[in-house]
Amino acid sequence: MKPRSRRGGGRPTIADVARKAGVSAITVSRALREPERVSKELRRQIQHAVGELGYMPDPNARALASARADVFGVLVPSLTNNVFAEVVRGIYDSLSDGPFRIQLGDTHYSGLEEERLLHLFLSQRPAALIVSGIDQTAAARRLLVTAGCPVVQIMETGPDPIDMLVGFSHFDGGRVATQHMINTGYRRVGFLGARMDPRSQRRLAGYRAAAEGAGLFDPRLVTTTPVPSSVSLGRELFREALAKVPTLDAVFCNNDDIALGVLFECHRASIDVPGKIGITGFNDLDMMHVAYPSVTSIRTPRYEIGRNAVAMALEEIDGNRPETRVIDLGFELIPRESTAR
Amino acid sequence: MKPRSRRGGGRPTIADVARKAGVSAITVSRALREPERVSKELRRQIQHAVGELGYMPDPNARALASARADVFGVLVPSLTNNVFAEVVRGIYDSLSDGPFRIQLGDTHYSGLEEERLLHLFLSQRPAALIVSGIDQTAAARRLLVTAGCPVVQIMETGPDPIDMLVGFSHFDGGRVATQHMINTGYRRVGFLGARMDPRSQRRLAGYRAAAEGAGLFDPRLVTTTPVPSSVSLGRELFREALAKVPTLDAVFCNNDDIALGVLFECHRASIDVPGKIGITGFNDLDMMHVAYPSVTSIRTPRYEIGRNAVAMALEEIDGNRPETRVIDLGFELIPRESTAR
DNA sequence: CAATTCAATGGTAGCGCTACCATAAATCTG
DNA sequence: CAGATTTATGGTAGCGCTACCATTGAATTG
Repeated sequence: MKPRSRRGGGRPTIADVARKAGVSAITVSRALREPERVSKELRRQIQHAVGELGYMPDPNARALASARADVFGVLVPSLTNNVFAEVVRGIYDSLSDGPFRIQLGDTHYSGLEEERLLHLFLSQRPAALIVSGIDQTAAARRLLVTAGCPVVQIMETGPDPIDMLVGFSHFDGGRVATQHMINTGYRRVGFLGARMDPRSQRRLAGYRAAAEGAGLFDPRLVTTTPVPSSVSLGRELFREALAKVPTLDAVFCNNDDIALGVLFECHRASIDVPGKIGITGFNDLDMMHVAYPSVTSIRTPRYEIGRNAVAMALEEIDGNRPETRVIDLGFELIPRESTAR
Repeated sequence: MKPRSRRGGGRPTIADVARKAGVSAITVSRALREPERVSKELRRQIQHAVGELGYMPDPNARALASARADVFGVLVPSLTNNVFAEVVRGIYDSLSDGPFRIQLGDTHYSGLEEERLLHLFLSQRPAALIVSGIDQTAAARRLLVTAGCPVVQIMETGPDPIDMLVGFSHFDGGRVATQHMINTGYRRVGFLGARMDPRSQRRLAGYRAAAEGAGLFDPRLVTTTPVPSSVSLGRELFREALAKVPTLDAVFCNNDDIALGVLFECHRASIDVPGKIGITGFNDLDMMHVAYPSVTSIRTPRYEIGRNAVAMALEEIDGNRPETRVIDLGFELIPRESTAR
């Protein structure tokens, strides 16, 4: 009985390919990983044997032998959030033709869960790690510093990256959105925020800076909740805000879902948008330009963040340490009907 | 020089734990995987040594030695589609406290890409495979039949599962949605469809069955496109449909994004909903009940599909082959203002 | 043309873990 | 209480691959 049949299950191994091609196993290994280091002739024979046998390298054996798995670990706070879905799509698109697999983890906005997943991912010795935000716990930060692989933090900019950083300024986004409404003539501009994760906090800070700069800040204008964001929550928050401050004449929303909830509530209550209430969202999902009235929003480079993060990590893996460690992809205010009065 | 320092990097191995606990490596291995097979005393010592050293098992070595990786392979046609995001969330939630990792693949609605990813996943010897839909290519089906692990197809029901199947009937969903509008009195009920993947095709077939049953079918009422779905596309399709059939008095939309686009376009063009046009969506996203007017939709058990798929696979992994191989989770028509005339 | 470098290939020894089998001690059986 | 069975542990031999070093012959050099 062949020893190989004992376990696993008789799949062709590198030794089978080597035998068939009349070379040694290590040459097959090289032909697969660094083709240019093997003569043309052998390369051809080996390719042929691979095709004939339907050989596929075992990633587990490879990872064990080389102490390095061809895996990108990706940690996002939410899988269902549209924003991260776009980022993840950017990552997948950038990695789909290379040798890398993706290990995706959902931290549920929890620092502890992030640490747990980091431990899990690190035990695989990933090729690179992409993590969301810059507010890792001290323990998580320590893990990342000693990860032994490129680490890219995404979604934000900031002064002190663990390794590399791609994103934009949420503070500035909040500030610009708010300033836009102030410039348009709104005077009682509220802030509506769900979840209130660190990035939402910074948007709120930007809102506050703009409001204070215009002498228009009033804490009662701020309505937030730790509850996860949704369109229906947008409606609730707006009702609450209006009950608190009946003179409210505009809202900067945490994100587009909230903004949409506000828009629907205005329809339902026959509140004129933008006449009576101005609305600005955040992220500029496709639906914002279709909505009636169309909704002003901050367009954020989500897909591009994913692509840039991968590109930077790949550069570093290839040995070309990227010069710039922090990339600010910026954002864009898209004024629309909901603030056009 | 310690041989271990040659590669990898001096992380504690099972041998280190064994030495520290004064037992053999195999006993540590057992204590970790099947604690009840090791005496209480040794278990305690080993746990202590593990904690002390911060030992984490190497999943690659484990997978190589046991010819089985603790990985669930999950194949979905789109990462950004809200529907699949919910399914994936169900899968993650069900798996987050166990030993299993998740390998997520995006087929982009392509059978060829599905085959490629299947090869990739299979080379890891996953513990289970979850794939979307029942329209695999012949080659993909062959791969799945011989996968050597539980396979769960999700999203649909059907007569001939590869192994196990969890979902609901898209045909019936389309039929019920259409019948509802016919019952409500709409006579020129159109179908608006984006992407037109196999599930959309079956919803269309259900629509057609209901329309023909009432003697109301007219091919000109059907407007579809292979373009991916979006809210803005909903607007385009609706305009197109209306131009084709000015007497159109209702639309069954492929999904809620399309329905939302229709709703906005009706607002913009001052078309009364539900008076002039009735709208029914599909999936019942949160926003549908918040919209004004609120939108009738078919509520689909997306999250539950994910959870059930994992539960079935885990049962089979544990050696309890599930009796029922096909689970129909059904759906629910949620009538709302958009069809209430 | 001997000495040196280089390019192409091979041999060996693990990577960290678990399947399989062996062993020893404890428990059960009639 | 001898023999059979069970329970708890250990030893050995890989899993399939690659890092490291060795070898060979050809190309290059002064």
